[in-house]
Amino acid sequence: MDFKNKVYSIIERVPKGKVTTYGQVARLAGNSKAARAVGALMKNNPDTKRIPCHRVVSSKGKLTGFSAKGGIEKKKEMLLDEGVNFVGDIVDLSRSQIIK
DNA sequence: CAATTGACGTAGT
DNA sequence: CACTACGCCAATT
Repeated sequence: MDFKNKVYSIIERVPKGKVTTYGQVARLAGNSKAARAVGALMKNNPDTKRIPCHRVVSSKGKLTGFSAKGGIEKKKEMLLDEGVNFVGDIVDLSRSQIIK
């Protein structure tokens, strides 16, 4: 299984109302230092319908990237709509992150 | 094929 | 808390 496929598989499993971090995904995929690559993979996102890339945030809970229309703003809206707990523009990881 | 770029993370100042 | 410096990986040029 390629690294990228692992990453996609992991993100597919992220439940609604919960989020994960690039670093966490990288770690689960096998490379704890590939957080940056995870972001690159999101940009390549082969299937936005299947892969909820908006549920992936930085280790601090900060929303970064998101090339789709609306950018960060839109991403935040979507997460709020799913029930993710926010603190300003930052996600409250202690409550919404899958792996605590 | 080498160099650049960037949706990252950690540690130090 | 902000800013910098370094390391890492994959995609793009």
